Amino acid sequence: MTLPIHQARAAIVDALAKHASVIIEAPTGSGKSTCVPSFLLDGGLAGHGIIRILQPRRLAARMLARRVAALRGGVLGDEVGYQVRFDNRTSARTRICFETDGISLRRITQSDPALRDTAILVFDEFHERHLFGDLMLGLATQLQSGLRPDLKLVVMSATLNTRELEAYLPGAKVIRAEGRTYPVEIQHIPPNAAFEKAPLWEQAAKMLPTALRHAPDGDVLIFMPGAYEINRTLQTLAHTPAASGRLLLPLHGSLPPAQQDQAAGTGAGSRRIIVSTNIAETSLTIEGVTAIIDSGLVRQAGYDPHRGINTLLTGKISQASAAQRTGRAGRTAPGIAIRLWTERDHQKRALHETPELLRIDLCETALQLKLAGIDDIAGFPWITPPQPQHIENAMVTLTLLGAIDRHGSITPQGRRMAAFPLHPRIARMLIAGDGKDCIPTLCLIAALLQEQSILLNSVDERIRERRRQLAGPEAASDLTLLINAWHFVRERQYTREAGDEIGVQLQAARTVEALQRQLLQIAESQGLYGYEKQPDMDCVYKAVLTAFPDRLAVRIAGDRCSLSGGRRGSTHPSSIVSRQHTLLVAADVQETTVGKNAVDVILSLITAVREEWIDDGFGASLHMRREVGLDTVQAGRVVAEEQTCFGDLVIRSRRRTEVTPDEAAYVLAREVVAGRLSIKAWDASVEEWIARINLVATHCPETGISAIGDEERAAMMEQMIHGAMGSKDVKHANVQPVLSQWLSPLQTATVETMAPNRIRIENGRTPRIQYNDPSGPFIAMRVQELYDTNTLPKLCNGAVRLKAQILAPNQRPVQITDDLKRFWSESYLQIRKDLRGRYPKHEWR
DNA sequence: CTCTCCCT
Repeated sequence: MTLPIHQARAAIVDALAKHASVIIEAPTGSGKSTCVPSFLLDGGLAGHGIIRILQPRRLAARMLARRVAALRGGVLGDEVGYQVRFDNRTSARTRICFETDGISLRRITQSDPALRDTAILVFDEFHERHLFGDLMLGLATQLQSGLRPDLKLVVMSATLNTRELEAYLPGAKVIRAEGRTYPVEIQHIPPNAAFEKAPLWEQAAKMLPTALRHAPDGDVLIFMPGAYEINRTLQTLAHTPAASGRLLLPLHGSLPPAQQDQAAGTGAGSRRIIVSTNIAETSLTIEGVTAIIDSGLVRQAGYDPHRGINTLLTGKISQASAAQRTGRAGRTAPGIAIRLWTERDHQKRALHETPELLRIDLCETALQLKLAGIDDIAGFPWITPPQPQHIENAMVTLTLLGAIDRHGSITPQGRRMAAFPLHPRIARMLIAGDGKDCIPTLCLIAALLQEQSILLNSVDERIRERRRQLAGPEAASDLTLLINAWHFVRERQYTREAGDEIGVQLQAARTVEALQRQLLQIAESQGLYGYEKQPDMDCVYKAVLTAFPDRLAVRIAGDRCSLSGGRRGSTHPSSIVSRQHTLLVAADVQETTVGKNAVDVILSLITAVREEWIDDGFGASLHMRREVGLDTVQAGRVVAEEQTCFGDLVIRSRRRTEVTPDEAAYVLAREVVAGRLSIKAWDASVEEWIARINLVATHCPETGISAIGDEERAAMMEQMIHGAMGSKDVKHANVQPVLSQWLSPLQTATVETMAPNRIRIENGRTPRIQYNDPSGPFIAMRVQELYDTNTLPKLCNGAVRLKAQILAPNQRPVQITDDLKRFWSESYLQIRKDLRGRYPKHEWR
């Protein structure tokens, strides 16, 4: 059979012979992943070197290698091989190697920085923009312009952001090829407020009959953002007539493999409705789907570089992602895709998904680049550069972990950490266990933290009870449950019964064993020692704290905790750590959507911490603080606390009752300024006097009088209330003595002159001046009282114009002006006309 | 309303 890509064969070989890089844009089904490597090898482009095809997924690397080996009539591992984690099927004869991008990245940073044995790097599925692929492409372009001008690059993609990539690879030849799929009709919902307000699962159920009318003979695939929405959809469909007679199946990552296979395989006769997360968008292909109902939403892990916090939020998918989901309905026959968002919404959506490197914590990336000799992280040839703040956060964390020094260079400890295929925090934890007789347990914890959770999350009460028994009473760490659960199933040879008894995902538990073994080997090669029979769990937990010192938390009440940075959060409901522990460290802190529009910070994988551990490891970061404030319980008394702080987080406070009169005055005065307490004698006339002082201070700086703000008010009040020890002593404080002595006699006289209480105007009257108005000082007078006055005096040695608020006979203001002459000649005429009729007995000139 | 998905 000939695939569409064959028509491009000559063009591809020719292009790569002449250019250092080639971009191949071809949709799914074009056969590019299986064919292009052979074109290149048979075209003689690889010389004696290896063609490495980078894949984002292990499964794809294995399957493609099998298929290509078979197509070329060879044995897997001979000419054609693959390498993924824990599984290497290559030999000295291998010329075409399918490998995961993580394997390639480790090779280039750890063992072979010049990729000496490699002739061509082929990046498959590049449009998915995974972190490792992006990094590899950057490093490969650096090699091309340095050690390896002969290295050739092929970047393949279904829907490419081609312009961005062409700009990134100047001189690259672009080749486009056709795909081969069946047409899929796309229907957006029309704008309809009532429909859009209904829950997602009801929307999906309502559109089911339309989907089935267009594609009655295939399976239906419904995309939902997460497990919760999937379960609600299944419940709704169970009562939907159109769905009757069809098999209803959930599909998401935390289902046991057997259930995933049931959804991913062919239906074997009965027609199905599969409700899935994003797992069905690229990772799993479901045969026989002809109708898609797409919620258009995705739950996505992220990282907020400004707050430095991990997130897991529900968001809208991009146009490219929607197209990919749509394509899932056209693999075997023409199909239909119903999108639960409007055409207008669609046009406003992002063209592509955000590249992973902009969405995740960059600690591990930065450390790997430092190891590769790239000290200036911002200067790396990023395809899409991360924000400076984002890089800065990684530097702060790496410094905290001792992986880089204050010049930003990698330390010997940093090199040791980078040898582990782990987040630098977790690598730091292993190193903290050096010589402490707990390395195997720490390697196990590292594997458990790094991989998907081995514990199933929706389990019944019986299993929860078994888990509580397994963790023991008054558990001090959620990690203990993970460790014990893992040992439980491993000692029983990962039998189904053992897994069911405590709700463990056996596949994940097996992966943990393989990873632990790999980590132990690396630990040995890095010279870590300490191989226990019975681990000292205190040492283990201290090592955990070393990895996450900035994720220390203090329980306030129940599930609520305070974290550093003034944040609040809740412990995860699955936590088994006893409530009596108040000082905690969380290995995972994530901001998560809760409810329709709210978010909360969730702390999981919690370990109770003893204060002396902080002293041991981070004594330098601890400091004492004396905090004085109003007692919340015994209301009104000023009390003091002695606080032990770690950064800005108060980890312990001791109540102290002795408060000095100075401290009490300080606290109470600020309560008054904030408006929560009042001094009876501090009335409007006091504020008026302050306004006069401030006017002079602003406009006559030569007098040396300074303005009175909140701090100065508080300072005055401290003197007035000195000796008061509680809020009830404040009210009758004596104001005048302090107020009158605030300024020297000369300054007081200056204020009286520059900003007098009363002032004589042209017609001989002496009105009072009102100072306490944001627009400036003014006199308020009835029209008649202003007759024979054309100019107003000035204040502050002529620097401030006095205003007149002109009142009607009933004292209502009609105008405010600082130009009386103009008033008489202009607006007065109209005002007189209006008022004369109403007040005929008054004098009107 | 307990947890999207990959990878060294």
